[in-house]
Amino acid sequence: MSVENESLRRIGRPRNFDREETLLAIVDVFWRLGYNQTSFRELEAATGEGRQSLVNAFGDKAAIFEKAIQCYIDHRVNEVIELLRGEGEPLDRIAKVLARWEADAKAPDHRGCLLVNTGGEIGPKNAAIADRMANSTQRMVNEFAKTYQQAMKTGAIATKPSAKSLARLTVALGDGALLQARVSGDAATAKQTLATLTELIRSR
Amino acid sequence: MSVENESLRRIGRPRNFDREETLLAIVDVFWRLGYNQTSFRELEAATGEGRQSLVNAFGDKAAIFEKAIQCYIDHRVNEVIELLRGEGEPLDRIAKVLARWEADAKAPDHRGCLLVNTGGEIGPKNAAIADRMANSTQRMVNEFAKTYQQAMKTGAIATKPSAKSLARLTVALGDGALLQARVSGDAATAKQTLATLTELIRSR
DNA sequence: TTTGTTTTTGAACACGCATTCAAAAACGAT
DNA sequence: ATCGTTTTTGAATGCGTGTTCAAAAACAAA
Repeated sequence: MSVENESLRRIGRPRNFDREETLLAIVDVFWRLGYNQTSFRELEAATGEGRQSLVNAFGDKAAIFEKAIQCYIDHRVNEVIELLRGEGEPLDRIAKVLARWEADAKAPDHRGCLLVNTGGEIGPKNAAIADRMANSTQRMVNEFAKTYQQAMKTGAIATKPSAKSLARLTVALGDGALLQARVSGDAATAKQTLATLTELIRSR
Repeated sequence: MSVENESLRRIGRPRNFDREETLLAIVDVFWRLGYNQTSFRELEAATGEGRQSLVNAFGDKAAIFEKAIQCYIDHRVNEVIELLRGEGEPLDRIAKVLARWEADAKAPDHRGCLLVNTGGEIGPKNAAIADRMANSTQRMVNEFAKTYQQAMKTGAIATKPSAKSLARLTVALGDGALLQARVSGDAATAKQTLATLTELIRSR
């Protein structure tokens, strides 16, 4: 039950690093290395802070990882949803999301998607993490479904596979493409795979 | 440079467990727990053998994992390829593969797919593993492409997205569906996702 | 039976890791 | 300036792990 308001001057020695900035650096490490392969040594190196400072600010390793996952969701997943809720034609908005996924697939360090990577590594073992991931998937699917629904109303795509079905397929395909890009580093193939989805949906 | 022929009587104390059977048990452990969460304790419990016996037979942990991955490929991936090369209409053969993936998604222990899980966990870190996974993906894509090509010749599906493109999409979607099934345990959704692919492809 | 070879058994070992501690440092408050 | 509080620093601790060792056991060959 700690006060998070930074503007409020608090008692004691002030923290000499920015909480959000440091958390983003931590996200980056887990993103590249995964949970198990990430030790405090890497976290210290990436953030420039001592481990006690990190523990003091975020908790133990499991807690740090949870906060990193949440940070990733707050930035990446919410960004996808915002893109889908943005301006322009429905299919164009979806194209923007696919382009963003392609960009992640193109990353030089084979990051892929943190949620996808974590899904393979942690799986159902950590219930808190699994719930957050399933929830993120659900939110993205719902937003894709709304967008596909709009595209159907304008007649841009067929109504045959339902909007919900197309949405589920889109998110699952994104997961698969980003996973393959992570192991192979072949971003071009991921791009083509996502392009095929567009082609398949627009064809009728 | 050891002789693998079992029929040949060799010198010394004979191994008191079946190599293949034990390896299958090991595959099962890695499949459920992943590489890092699997310790020799679990391997001993699952196989009923001492760790020195396992090391003696398969090598150190990394070598054991590599052999487990190869064993998985020999059974699961090759089985998919055999299904695609089997009897019946092309689209029916593909449906058989999708049904098999659905069965894995339905597994009570959330196994998903060992290659997908490993892709998320190990990623590009272990080059030998990454190569094996990329190679397996490639082989499956090639076989799917051949099958889609046959379906196009019979007029069962459109030629618009190329057979190769459809093949890549199919494998990537299978990866994504199995990953989601692993974290959420929701096999029904995975089934619907794969069914949507069929619907989308057959619709023209 | 004896010898040579391989496997099994059970333990010891060394290492990396997350966690934890204690003292010093940096602030606001009094 | 002193006190109370919090962060930082650096190290110590304990535990789990993969690896390795040494003796016993089980076989074929001689």
